[in-house]
Amino acid sequence: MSGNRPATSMDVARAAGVSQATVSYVLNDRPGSRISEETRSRVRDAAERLGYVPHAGARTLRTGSSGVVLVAVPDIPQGPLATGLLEELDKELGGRGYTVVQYGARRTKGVAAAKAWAELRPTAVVADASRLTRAGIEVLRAAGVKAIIGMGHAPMDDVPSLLTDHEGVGALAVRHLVERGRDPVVAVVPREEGLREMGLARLRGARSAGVPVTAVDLAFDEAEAAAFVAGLKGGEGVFAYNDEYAMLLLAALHDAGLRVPGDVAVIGCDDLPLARLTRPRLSTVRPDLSAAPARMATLIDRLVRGTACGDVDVWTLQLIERDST
Amino acid sequence: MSGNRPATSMDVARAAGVSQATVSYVLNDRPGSRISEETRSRVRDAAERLGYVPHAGARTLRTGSSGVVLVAVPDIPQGPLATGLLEELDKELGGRGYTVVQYGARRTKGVAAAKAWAELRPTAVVADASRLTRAGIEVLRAAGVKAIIGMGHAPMDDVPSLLTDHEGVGALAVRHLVERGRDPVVAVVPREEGLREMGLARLRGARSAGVPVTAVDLAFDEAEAAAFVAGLKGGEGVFAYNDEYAMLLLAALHDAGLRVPGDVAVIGCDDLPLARLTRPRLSTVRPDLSAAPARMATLIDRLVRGTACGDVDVWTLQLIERDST
DNA sequence: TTGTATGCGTTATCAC
DNA sequence: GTGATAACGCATACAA
Repeated sequence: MSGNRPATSMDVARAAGVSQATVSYVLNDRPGSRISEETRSRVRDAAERLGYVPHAGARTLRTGSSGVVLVAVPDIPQGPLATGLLEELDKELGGRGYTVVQYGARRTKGVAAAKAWAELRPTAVVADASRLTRAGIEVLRAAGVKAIIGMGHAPMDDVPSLLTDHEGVGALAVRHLVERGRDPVVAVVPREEGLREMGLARLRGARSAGVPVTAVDLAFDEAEAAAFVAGLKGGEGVFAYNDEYAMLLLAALHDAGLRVPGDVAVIGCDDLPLARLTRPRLSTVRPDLSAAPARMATLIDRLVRGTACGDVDVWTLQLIERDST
Repeated sequence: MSGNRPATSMDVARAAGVSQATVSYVLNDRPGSRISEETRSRVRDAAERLGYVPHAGARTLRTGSSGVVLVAVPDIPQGPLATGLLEELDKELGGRGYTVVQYGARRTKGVAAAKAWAELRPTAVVADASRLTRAGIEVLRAAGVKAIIGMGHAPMDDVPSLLTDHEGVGALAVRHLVERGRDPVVAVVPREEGLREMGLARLRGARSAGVPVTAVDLAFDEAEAAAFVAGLKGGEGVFAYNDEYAMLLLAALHDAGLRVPGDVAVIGCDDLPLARLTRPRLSTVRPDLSAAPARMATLIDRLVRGTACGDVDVWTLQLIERDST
């Protein structure tokens, strides 16, 4: 049973006593062609009996389009936010006949990455902007990719993008702290590769709020956090980059015997489910992803069908502030 | 530039002034065929200049093998554990020439899922055991999938599997609590679909440890956790199913004014990075995934090349206990 | 209403 | 050493 080669539409045709073309007509429900109901069921029965599954590669070759939406997963660890976005996007696109595929935990970018993706001849590519370069985009375009969507920080010419306003995150967080009377404001910039860039953008935003902001380089490490906390004098407001760093700082503050928010206030970003469990509760800023999957799916569909409006779609996520109370 | 159709090996051949077969030989470094170094570089130059990228579908069609390892991502939210496993697996398999692709946040299983996967004619499939059924496996085998690996709880006949010993987790956790003199032992069983089954397995293991264990159904919800905690009398040891539930309970215990570990002891599972930040620190049980990626990659490679040893490989992850101290 | 024939891009066999 | 040529599985224009 398992030594046999996979059944082809030709096998189905033979089993049903029809031509291979008829099989294709029936299985694809080709509109316009009238095939007797009796033939149809004979074909369907045969296909079912033989366990026939169409060969995506062959279909792609013939039709010139794979229907694959390749999502290049970002290097940075996937939180529940990204996971949820992907799940919704998958649902939306699946409903429209696309096949969503996640590609590559491997850390490649630019042309090398684009070539690897292009081999699959995806119809669309959704990629973290950090993995896209101009040359890479050319490779994708040349390979027939109809829609390229960037996700991340900076917009790229010609590439519709879903952006997180990291400056806005920083600004909003600092405003939150200032409004509550915190005076020396400190912003954490993570030292990890991949996070650092976003940390600097958030820092820029933090500094745009009109109060002096001290930057602090920090690795995700308890010892480093302890050292940082030891230098605090009390009264500070700390923007911790995100909820994970905020939790790291809360632990260090606890160990140092500092009260939160009495001695030090902390605000994070992302509104992680686990971060809601800290005591005291954490304030946080969250990019609102609720409308993103539907919008992305619609955009992709439009670009693929060539019905997109002329200008490049750049969409910045709304930011939502969540107070600890 | 972008209106053109993707370059084919034929285009490269014309540009280089050679036959199309020569292009294939050069680009695939076919051993045995001697082609002049000058021709080779002419071909490579032309390919580079045209931005030629081979068409995976066409190659699959011709060679009968895609080299794709399809990983069907599980429904349950991906933690850092699973993410890390995947990243390593990707590295291992990428080095051996495979293309790792994650498929489907969509919640399908059994034959429906298998048919969707089979369309891509993957060379191997790695899937959460909960999404595999006997019939689904037949579909995959019939589609020419050479290696099928299950991940999860129960082993399946004929399917090599990477198993987590959930009974073992429960037993180890309860032993930890008992050794520290906790008398009434309580085990949390999560109410969420997809987690519940594993929770029950861990409960079985907890009960095998020789002491009475009370089961508690719990949704991941602060109000429910508060209600549960309100019923505790003090002295209990709680196995919280995993670190996330453990953190939920720690928050509820804090709110109720109960001391940990003074009044109640809590142990989780997974050794999440964020769970290391709780105060007091959490004890936890962690399945050791360090050797899993390399082993899985080797197994897949063997199965694909037909050099696997006769019997089905079932591998249960080691469990590691981490004390709060 | 159904069957025949063609080509999509590759690899691989065989003459040259 | 290199170049025609066939075949992989499918969709579709066209003939019957």
